[in-house]
Amino acid sequence: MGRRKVSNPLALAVLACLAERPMHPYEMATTMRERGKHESIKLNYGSLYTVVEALQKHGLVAVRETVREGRRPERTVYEITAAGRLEFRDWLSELVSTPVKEFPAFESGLSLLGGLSPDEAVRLLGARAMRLRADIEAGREMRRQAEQMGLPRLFTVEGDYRLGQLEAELEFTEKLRGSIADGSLGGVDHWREANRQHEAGEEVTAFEVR
Amino acid sequence: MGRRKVSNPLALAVLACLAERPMHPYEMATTMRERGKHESIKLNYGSLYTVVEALQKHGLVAVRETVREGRRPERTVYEITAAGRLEFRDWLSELVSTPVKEFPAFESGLSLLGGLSPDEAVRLLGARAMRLRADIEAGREMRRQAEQMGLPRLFTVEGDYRLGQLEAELEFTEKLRGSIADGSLGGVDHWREANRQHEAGEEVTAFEVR
DNA sequence: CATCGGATACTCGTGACCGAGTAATCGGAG
DNA sequence: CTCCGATTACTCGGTCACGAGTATCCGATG
Repeated sequence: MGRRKVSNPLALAVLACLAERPMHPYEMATTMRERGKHESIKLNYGSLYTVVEALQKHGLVAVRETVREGRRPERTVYEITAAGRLEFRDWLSELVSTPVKEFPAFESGLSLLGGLSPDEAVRLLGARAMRLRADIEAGREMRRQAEQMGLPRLFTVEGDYRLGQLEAELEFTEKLRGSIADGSLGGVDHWREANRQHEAGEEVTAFEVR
Repeated sequence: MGRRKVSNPLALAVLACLAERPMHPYEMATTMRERGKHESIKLNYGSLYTVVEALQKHGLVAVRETVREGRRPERTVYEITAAGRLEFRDWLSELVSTPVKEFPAFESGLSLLGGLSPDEAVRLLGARAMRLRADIEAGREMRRQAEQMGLPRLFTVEGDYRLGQLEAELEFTEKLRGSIADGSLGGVDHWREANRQHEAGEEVTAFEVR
């Protein structure tokens, strides 16, 4: 747990739902799905119920009522508390105002790129570029759809952000691929040589900083 | 666990270390730190030992020897297996070639931006922009240092990637901030009105798609 | 020569997260 | 009317990650 009593971003979405009106957890989930928020905030039932319980334990939400219809499972309806509203504002403000270090999978991959051969790397980066182009096209299509439906941009900013990141990633990927392919990236010569040795089963001489 | 027997990226770093030469876990950690890989792959001791054990259980690494010096804790030296080399190649290839959906904190924040007032949002986005500029400057400085030390670009590509992402994020943040401030973002008028109502404690009329 | 910080090397308990599983109801097709 | 698949609503057990804690040794400092 990092500073906050409940740290899962899903908890923030729960607070956002309840800030609007009281709901039961399952309804929060469908609401989030309807509005496409599950594209930006990971949602699954296990976490949802855990998180709601944790929020309750810390006094950020409270049970309003539990209703039973027929012999179906009970639905517990929650509402947000004053403390919950405060936490919501504060947390959201922090998310918006303060960049945090994250560990995207591609960055991990890049940091170990030397473990592949240069030719492999070129091939794989090419494949990534193709997939990125497809993802970007899909994102643009979604934006067109939203616009056509008259949905205000305010509700799709997260998609625009994502799109910008993807475009930057594509540019980077293509440039990197090119510079490995034509040997202009510093270190490829050593890299290719080390790899040739490795294929031949020899001991690899480590690169030394002079 | 997602497809792979061991899914923590730290396991990939472990395989990368052992692909070079046999090591004990603590040495992997120091090696990673020396090479700055902990900036791209989250490293902590708890996970490290868990992950090494898991790799062993699945036959991707094996114990080479356990040495004891004096009465200090035993060091267990591991080596990579043939299966481990295969897994390493395959996993790394996947990371490089295939984009995966991730959930950055800022995207979560953006998707709930409506929960703040427009003025708040403008202020907070401004703060973020400032911090991003500082982070970018720090990243550029690191790159300068690396270049000056004669470290080949191959070993700093992950930093270049990160930098590109940060630059795109800054551009987005400034544009968004501007378009909220001058009211050109679709939906701000509704947003400001809804917020005014909310401050006044009235019921908020939801936005409807026509 | 005592001691004190820092490095070495790992351990362990707590708690978060996941997603398959369950169980009931509803709506439509035959 | 009855069967089937979709929807509603939640539960549960296991895995995984985390980071503070432990214990030893080394070297410097007064």
